[in-house]
Amino acid sequence: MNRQLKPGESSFTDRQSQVLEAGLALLVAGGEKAITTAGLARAANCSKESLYKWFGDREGVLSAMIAYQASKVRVPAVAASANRSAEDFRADFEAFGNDLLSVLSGSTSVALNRLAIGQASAEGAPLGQLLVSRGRAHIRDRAKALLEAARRAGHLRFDDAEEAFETLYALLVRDMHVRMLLGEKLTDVGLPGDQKSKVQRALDQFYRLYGAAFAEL
Amino acid sequence: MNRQLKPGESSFTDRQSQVLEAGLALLVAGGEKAITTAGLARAANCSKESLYKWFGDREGVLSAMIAYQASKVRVPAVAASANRSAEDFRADFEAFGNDLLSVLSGSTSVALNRLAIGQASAEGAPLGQLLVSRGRAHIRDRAKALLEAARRAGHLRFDDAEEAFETLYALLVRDMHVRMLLGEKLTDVGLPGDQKSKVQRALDQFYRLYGAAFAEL
DNA sequence: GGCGAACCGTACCGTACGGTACAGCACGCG
DNA sequence: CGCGTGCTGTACCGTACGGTACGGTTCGCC
Repeated sequence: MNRQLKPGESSFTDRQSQVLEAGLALLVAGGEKAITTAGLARAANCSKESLYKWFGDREGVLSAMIAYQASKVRVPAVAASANRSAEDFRADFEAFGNDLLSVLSGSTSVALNRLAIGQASAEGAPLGQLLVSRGRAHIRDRAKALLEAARRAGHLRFDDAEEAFETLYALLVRDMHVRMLLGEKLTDVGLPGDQKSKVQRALDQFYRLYGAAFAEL
Repeated sequence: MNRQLKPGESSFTDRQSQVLEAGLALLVAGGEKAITTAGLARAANCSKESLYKWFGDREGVLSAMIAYQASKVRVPAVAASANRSAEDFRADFEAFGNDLLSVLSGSTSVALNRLAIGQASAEGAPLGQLLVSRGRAHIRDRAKALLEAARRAGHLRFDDAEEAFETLYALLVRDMHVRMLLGEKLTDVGLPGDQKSKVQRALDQFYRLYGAAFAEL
């Protein structure tokens, strides 16, 4: 049983973190099958024996990589000042959207999602699945806080925050995520407009669905 | 060079199709690593030698499985009768949405997407990727036709059909697809409402964004 | 200095799997 | 009947990889 970790604290030693970092690099470069115990040991300049001592087996290494990456993700706290203007909130949502798309399209995120999806099929594996969902939970919490704040300030209107979040997420991400996982290049996914314009379009649509101003027309 | 295939025609013999079918069953049951040449030969009551003769190597078997499955998908033609009512179109979109969600949540679709995603990471592999995208292209064509027809009939309003389709797809699928690929059970993904109600909600939102009636308010 | 813990590098083992070869069987055809 | 064709089943090979063992080195501590 691990004791509860304080935020920012990792359950891995420095050396272990280095090894996991090397593993992530291998994963990004070559996918799951690029992570062999011998290969990782060579890349990280450590011995296979240490690998097995620290992580149990290959499966444990993969799980540790996911846990390690999840532990790195920190949720930037939403600016909590009171009575903010509609423009402030819009800016917050823009920042959120840009962060979200940047994270999801990042090479390590893509590689880890592919890994988790690969694991999901074979075993009864909640191993990868649950850990990756933690990353998603972070995102959701941040967005929910933002949504609630905007509602309290009278700029948004909705009954179910979960539903509103789902819609926001859907409009921002669309099927970009799956397509990137399938191997489409960023240029293919995002040809007619860069990330910022996509966020703008998504937010325009989201405000038309949930904005207080529009709901009153 | 294969000659062009007529729709409904497969480029595989009956015996080969049987083998590929058995492969799909294995894939659904156990993921990619469940597809071993010996295991597939045993499951399909064929010899490994035939496998290699027909498909070249293991990679070829996987590609053939994807191609085979894609060849099975047929796009139900959209009812092409003229002057249809708004209710008719709404019903068409409901049928489309239900089909889409049913297909995406099907076990073979999930298994094949996982396979393609696994392949995508390792190699320069457009092998799986492009073939799966064909399935998506079918969906897109059907939806685009529907969208254009609804616009011509004056029930929808949009400039860019591609953008409208993206929005429709996003509102229908949301992040359900990725979550299923990650291994979440259908019950987890769809707890607060079954598929039909999700389609209704998505269409309500879509019509609020693109419906002609609302745009005129 | 002596000692033990941690760790590196490497050699080693067992096995699973991709790929090949071969023997035998069924069947259609001259 | 005889023969070729296409297939099955099995035996076999080489290798890559997961996992283990062990000797050698560094480093901190008494």
